[in-house]
Amino acid sequence: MTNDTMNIRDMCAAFDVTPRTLRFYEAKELLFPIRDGQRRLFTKRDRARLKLILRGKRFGFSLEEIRQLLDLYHMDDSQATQLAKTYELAERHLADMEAQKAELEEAIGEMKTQMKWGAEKLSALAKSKPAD
Amino acid sequence: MTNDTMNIRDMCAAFDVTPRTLRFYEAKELLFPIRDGQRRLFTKRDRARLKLILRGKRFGFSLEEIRQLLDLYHMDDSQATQLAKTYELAERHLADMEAQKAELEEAIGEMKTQMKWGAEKLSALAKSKPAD
DNA sequence: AGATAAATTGACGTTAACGTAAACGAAACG
DNA sequence: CGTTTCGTTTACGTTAACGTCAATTTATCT
Repeated sequence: MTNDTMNIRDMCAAFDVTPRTLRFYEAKELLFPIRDGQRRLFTKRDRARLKLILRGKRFGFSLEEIRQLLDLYHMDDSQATQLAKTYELAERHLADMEAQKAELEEAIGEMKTQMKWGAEKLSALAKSKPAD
Repeated sequence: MTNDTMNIRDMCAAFDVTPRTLRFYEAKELLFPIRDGQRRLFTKRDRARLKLILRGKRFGFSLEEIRQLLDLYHMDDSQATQLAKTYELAERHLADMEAQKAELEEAIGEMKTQMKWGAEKLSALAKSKPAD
């Protein structure tokens, strides 16, 4: 149980990414797999981080933004000043996400309106032209 | 009133984009400004489309995806088959956006939890180390 | 008319986030 | 022991979405 690490292939399968992606994230200091000789071993921590990375990407954050945000989820006993900076960053991202949510709700509403209109148009066409 | 078009500079100011961006969108067939000689004149339709383009971008859709979606907002009396295809596309995007919203809500929740934890950590540090 | 400003058309440059291919080492397999 | 099979490193290629710059054309001002 103290040894639950995964090799690169299992990681790829578990998260549906390529080896290249994992190595790239390591190079960018988003992941920190340990080494067995030359091979990478991904820890539980890496898996938690990768999950957050992929989520961040879906929300349109850049890897660099994500890298900084990850600190919030892995804050240890670092300096208070560093902690405070990370906290501020998180506040901005939270505001960002809530704004995104509001706009998303508006867009969903508009999309539904349009689709309703489209559906009516379709049924009208179906009546006037029963056979294509 | 029948002549409410904007030149490129006013468009840029109104939507906070560069001229290059507008020309690029025209090249990609996302916008269709009319011409006064060689100059572009953006119509009300272009403005409506640009608004949707920029919104789509904020949600992480590619320009190509957006181009197809724009048809939904400008459906005229095209063929039923084309209309139906566009409608299906819209359905997928709507599902996409609603999934995005759900995940966003989850992320916001987690972020808030983390920030609460961070805030406590910060106040603890403030007490134990009043002066830096 | 000459100068200045604004817009246009190429054409090449740039950044992020990987993809892809070559060359090599180690490990497992028959 | 030879050979597939993974994994690694190094390095160049790629795509989207523009940025930037040069050369021109067109419009405006004096």
